[in-house]
Amino acid sequence: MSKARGAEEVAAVDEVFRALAHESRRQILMVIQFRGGEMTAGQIADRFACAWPTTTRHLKVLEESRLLVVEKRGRVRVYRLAKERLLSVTQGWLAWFAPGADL
Amino acid sequence: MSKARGAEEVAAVDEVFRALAHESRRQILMVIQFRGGEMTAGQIADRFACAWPTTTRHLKVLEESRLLVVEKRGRVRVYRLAKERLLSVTQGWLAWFAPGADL
DNA sequence: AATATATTTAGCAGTTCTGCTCAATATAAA
DNA sequence: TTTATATTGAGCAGAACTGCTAAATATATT
Repeated sequence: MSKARGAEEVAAVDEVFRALAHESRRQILMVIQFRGGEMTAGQIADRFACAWPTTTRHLKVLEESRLLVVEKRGRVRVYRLAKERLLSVTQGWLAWFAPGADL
Repeated sequence: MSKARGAEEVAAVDEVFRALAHESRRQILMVIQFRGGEMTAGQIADRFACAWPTTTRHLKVLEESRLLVVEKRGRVRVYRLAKERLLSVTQGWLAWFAPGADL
């Protein structure tokens, strides 16, 4: 049986793959992963050569694609990696190509 | 032990994720997959609403990222899906986030 | 309240991407 | 060799993306 793929899921795949298209955004996800799954905007921005507002915008793209979830804590913003979404959306799409693909 | 990640692999990841960023290109890969792994440029272009040269360019992006391999046969060009590269490059990157990630 | 800290928003310039139309090329068939 | 078929290339316009600087906002500290 093939899994139903509604417009919502198609949109999710699009948002996620679009977000993953930029090297800096992929690096942001990795940095957060290596640092235990969450980091503040400042900790993230400090690790990149580009200007802080540039990182802010990458963070926004990641947040809009729901690969990151943000939480305000006092004056910092903590970004948490939505690892489950990252894996389920990408692997979900890639499954169409997997050896035992569900055709 | 973490896998060594040379500039080449980083470039491969970038090319592949960039190629996967566009919905039409993802659809092209799926269409070829469902049709058994290879199709001519014309068969592919016929399945899309956009103008043929537009599809041609998407095919070029996919070929440059080596997700498709092209072969000239008489006056047609057969595009073959490089499923192994698709899976190895994407899963290779995603593995950093997998449950038992090799940190 | 004044100041410092953390982060985002606004807005601009340059680049890249997408899709189109109108050729151009290459091979096959008549 | 003329004509039809299959496909790509050139070049343009508009949209989207990226990165920057300067300014705004929001919270904490003094």
